[in-house]
Amino acid sequence: MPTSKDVAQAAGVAQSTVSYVLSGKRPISEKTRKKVEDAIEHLTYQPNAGARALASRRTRVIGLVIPFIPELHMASIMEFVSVIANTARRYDHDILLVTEDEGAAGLRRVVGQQICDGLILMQVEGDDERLPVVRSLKVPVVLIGIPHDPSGLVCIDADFEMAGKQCVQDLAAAGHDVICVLDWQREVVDRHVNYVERFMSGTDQAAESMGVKMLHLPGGTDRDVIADSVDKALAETTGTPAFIAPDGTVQDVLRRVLSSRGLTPGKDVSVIGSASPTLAELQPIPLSTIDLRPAEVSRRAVKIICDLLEADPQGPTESLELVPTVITHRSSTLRPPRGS
Amino acid sequence: MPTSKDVAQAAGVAQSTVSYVLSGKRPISEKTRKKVEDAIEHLTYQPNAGARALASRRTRVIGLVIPFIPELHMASIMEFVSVIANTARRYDHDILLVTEDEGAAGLRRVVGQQICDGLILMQVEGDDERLPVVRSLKVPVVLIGIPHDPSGLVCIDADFEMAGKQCVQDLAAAGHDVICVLDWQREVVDRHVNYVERFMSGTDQAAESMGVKMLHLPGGTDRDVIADSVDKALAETTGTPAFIAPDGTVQDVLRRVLSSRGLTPGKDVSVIGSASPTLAELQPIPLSTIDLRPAEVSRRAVKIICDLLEADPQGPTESLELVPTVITHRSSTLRPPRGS
DNA sequence: CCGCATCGTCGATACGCATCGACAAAATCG
DNA sequence: CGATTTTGTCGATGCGTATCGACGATGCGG
Repeated sequence: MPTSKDVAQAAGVAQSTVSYVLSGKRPISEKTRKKVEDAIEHLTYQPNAGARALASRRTRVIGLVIPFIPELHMASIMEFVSVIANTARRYDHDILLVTEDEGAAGLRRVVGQQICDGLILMQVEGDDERLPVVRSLKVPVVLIGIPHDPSGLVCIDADFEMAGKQCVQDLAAAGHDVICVLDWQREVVDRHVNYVERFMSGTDQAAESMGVKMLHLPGGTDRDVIADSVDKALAETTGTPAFIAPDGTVQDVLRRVLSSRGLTPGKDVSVIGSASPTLAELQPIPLSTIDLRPAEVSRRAVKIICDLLEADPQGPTESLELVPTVITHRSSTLRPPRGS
Repeated sequence: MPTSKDVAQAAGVAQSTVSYVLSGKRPISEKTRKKVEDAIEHLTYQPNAGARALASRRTRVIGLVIPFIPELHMASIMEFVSVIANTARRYDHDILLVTEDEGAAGLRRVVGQQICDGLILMQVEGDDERLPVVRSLKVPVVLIGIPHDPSGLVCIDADFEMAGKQCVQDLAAAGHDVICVLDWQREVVDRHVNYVERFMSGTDQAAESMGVKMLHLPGGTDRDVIADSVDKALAETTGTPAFIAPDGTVQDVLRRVLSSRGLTPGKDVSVIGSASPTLAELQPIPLSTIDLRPAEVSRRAVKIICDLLEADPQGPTESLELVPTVITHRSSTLRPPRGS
């Protein structure tokens, strides 16, 4: 492998000059710049990352802590991972995977060994055990998810409260007087990821201001449980009930239950779920969705950490960003009555 | 951050001694080992990865090239990624993400800058454009997937031919005389991932030796296409037709079509798909599956590359490993008649 | 035409670790 | 008991880059 010294020799300049050509941190004459660039091209020189890290104290690598596989959410996790990796490249950084298996020790390791300049944590729980460690680290860390106590932390997430409000306002405007929210799968709820609470807080606020009745019912993957929830909702109204099923798996079960009851979404009931546009369109009856914008959240997370890495080895930072959600009507919801 | 020099000073030894304690490459007396280990603990010393890489010419990082998101396969990709990352840690390595967006240039970059000691490529196509680059790289590369010409390459994948055989043999033994294979989604087929061909070759071989009729019909996500395929299969037999639907999305569509025709899997027809046990059990009628063992493939890929990294900067290596697949009966297939 | 700032380049050094040769002390052998 | 090997430690050097101070060359104003 050629080194910058080889390039210097080939170009007839000093090694430091090569370095300055590459970094642009000192003025270089057009003539020598050309010589150096030709030599680089000719030798197919690429700077050694280890040496660079050693000398500059910057690895240009960001650690991404991915959650332990709760089976069914993997597809959505992958969307985050993929967008994060691509966005990082755009800032000339790479992504190192840190699995949740390593727990808090993994964070200490990658930061302590200086493999990474900073971290992004996904799927942060309300009372995450890793938070104390995160606060003690002397590198930038961005959390995806909002813990109960976000003080001293940099967080970003979809605005789940807004999402909840949008769903309820929308359904209420369409004329529903009873709106039923089906909970996430037990696996999610048990993690105490507090986006569940934030979403529910949004639905309740909107329900109160719109004067509609909210039912919070159990979700999960058990057909009988969902069937029970549907029956309760039907019993509560003489009109058309509406269902909000944020969790993808819960949506699947709900769809089957409704179908077995002879209820057609968009006609006899309304259903809003959260799903990507592609998935929503693929369903038998295209699903009206609340889009939680995972790609946008990912992009912003990377931007935030890269900005922090640019900034001076800063004092304590703290920030909280919420990404607006987007509601999209497809065929699974009633259209609002005219003029309302 | 403490350095090995700090540790040496605290322990009253030379820096090189600290290094030898850590690496075990020279004998160390019990007494000084203890002193050094205490100092390490006390200072919470962790070796600097950049310096280590520079001096040892080993980063202990493996690049993982993940495929461009074809929407629906993300869940299964994540399974690979997750297992690969965890297994790598067990060999004391880390995983760096390389996205397919960067293409072949990305491979040259991470290897050229010596960010990685080796690479794992996922989702290798039959005639993958990256193969020439891979062959020219002077670091170990493991491919997940078998290209048309695997010479000079190290490959591993599930044994799709075996999978195809198992499905057909099984269905034939259960008494089906017509077996219909629904193709993968167009997105997959168009990629020329040649596991499709390998699977089909397996089904055909088995069909010939078992004396049953094979129908290869289009798959995809279009309901009408699947409905056509189902009708054709029904027209071909007076008995009970069987369907093999490797692709998860195709399975979903098939399920709906069969249900709308009043056909119940496990009773009026047989269906085998490929899916994880968890997903298979969650379906309305638990799906009999052919398990393509993604976790095992991932584990072996990591083992292979770590073994190669241990070995001397070797001459050209070449190998091909196929992981046996496993067929599991659940409720979507007929039971074979007694004594057959 | 001289003093002075600017431009462009070089040489030297530091970054933190692995590794090699040297060497003293201890153990082994004839 | 001297010769020889083994054991345990040290000092020095190199890995490839970034960066700082130095310095000659050039351009400027007075």
